[in-house]
Amino acid sequence: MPVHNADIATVLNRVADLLEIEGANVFRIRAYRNAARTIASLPWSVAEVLAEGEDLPKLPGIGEDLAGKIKEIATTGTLSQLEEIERRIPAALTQLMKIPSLGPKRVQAIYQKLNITTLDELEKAAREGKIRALFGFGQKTEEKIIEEIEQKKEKKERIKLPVAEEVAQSIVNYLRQVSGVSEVVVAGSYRRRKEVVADLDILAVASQDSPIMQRFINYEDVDRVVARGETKSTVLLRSGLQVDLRVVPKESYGAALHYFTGSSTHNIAIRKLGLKAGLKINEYGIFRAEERIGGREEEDVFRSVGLPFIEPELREGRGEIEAAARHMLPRLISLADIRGDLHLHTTATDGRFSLEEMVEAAIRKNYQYVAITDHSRHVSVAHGLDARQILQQIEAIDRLNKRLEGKIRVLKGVELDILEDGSLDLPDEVLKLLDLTVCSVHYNFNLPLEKQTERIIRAMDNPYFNILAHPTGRLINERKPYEVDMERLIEAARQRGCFMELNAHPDRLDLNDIHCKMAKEMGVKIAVSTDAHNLTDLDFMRYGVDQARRGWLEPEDVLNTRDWPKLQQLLKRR
DNA sequence: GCCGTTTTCGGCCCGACTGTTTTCAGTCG
Repeated sequence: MPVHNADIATVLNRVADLLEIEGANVFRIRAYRNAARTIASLPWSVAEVLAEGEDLPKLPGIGEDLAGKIKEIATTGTLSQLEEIERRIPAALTQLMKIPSLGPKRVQAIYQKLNITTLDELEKAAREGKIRALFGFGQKTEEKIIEEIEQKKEKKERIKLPVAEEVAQSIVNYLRQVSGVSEVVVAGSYRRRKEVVADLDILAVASQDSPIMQRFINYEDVDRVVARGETKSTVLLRSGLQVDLRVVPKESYGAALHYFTGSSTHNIAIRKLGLKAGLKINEYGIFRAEERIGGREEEDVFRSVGLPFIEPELREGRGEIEAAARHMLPRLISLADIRGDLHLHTTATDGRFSLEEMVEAAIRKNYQYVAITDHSRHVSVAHGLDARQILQQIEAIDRLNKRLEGKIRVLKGVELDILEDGSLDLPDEVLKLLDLTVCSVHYNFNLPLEKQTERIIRAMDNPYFNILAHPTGRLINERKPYEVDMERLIEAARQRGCFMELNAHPDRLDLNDIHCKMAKEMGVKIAVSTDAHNLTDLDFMRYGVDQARRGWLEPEDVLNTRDWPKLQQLLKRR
């Protein structure tokens, strides 16, 4: 059973939780959490690197001690230190820490005074009124615990961007109409364009006498007010989504926007730089001693620590500050750079609109080209096309191209199934008639990592293989990615002149941001494609571009920013 | 536990809100 980076991070976080309950040094605990986050966001597998006999490279915040522990987890799956801690203190207590409003101090008190270690015991004790009797607890805390346990049973997950956008836009519109309000923006992970968000952080500029806070908690979708203050309030919507509102004066807008956009890793790094420069940076501004020297514009924050502006999508603590300091920030791709869409379906298979209708929609996007890539025969649930049907579609596209001469170029393609043995689903005699292929896995997701990786690489050996579509098969919140060695796949693509897809569908966003950056660094270009099954799906391109930006991609790194002659050249394999 | 053109020791981002107690600890982001 391979140890994933996420497994290592889980163990490190568990150690941090238990040490925290024991009252260990807070900075020691932070070191474990930082290490967990670093490992979780690595683009390569620690266990694999170690298995190949290589040493763990030096990573920020991971010294000799933690490196040793990480190696132990990667090779054995466990950590003797954790087992040792668990002999002193019950492992189940980490579950209690997950209840909002319960931190290490309260969990420790509950455990020591009442010998409670599980959620069930906690709920029972709370209902019997035993929690309120503890020193430092009271009736309200007890009620809150019961409520949180009930909520937890319903289990809410992070929501995808399109849903977040819908919710956010209506709250923003609502708040903008409140008197005295001059600015309302959504910050947080939403502004960093993360594929899923756990909450919405809304920032507003308002006059002292504005009733914005009252109006916020009166918003029609509010189920529960979690906190309500002068400058900050938190509500839960009926959907379970948490929304925070922060209100600042105009002169603090930039500093507050930077602060509430995060990420926290990025913020901590920026503030450290500020300290070095003798500055204090907080959400109200940039201060030298007591004097405010900036904070109205977001740029002020970066300028004060000697950095150029860093785009929100890059602010994840993945080297953006170092890159900014060396003036090596990427010039991120934008939607306007996209020249065409390379992955579309029609009614010939499981699309909802005809070839003509899909192409018309692409023309309305001002694309120079669009590729029709219906499924191949093996994907029977989508009525995949056999060789004869593909030939018919090729003829139809030829006729359409003649008719649309000058308006758009329709590329002849196919979404070609990669069979279990790594062969492709249609004969080469047919494939050679196409402009491009996007190839993908639709069956046998459960192969072991080694086999799945080799299956795909074998498919790339076919000279008609162009783009590996949705390379991990994941469906956000629904289906885990299948096991592949992404570094090997990208390297194999590089050697063979193949490309990787960033599938822009907000349910997929596959490749993810980290793998996009890895492909860029390894010199493999990426096709940002919508996988559209109907007309409005073409609009998903912007989510793909968002994710591409999070992956540090520049126009140069993306296949479909090129005009057709250049794209045609790139698709030719030697 | 990590880290260093201020330091190998002594720091480690910073502030808001709540509930409880009576001036502040705990939690959160």
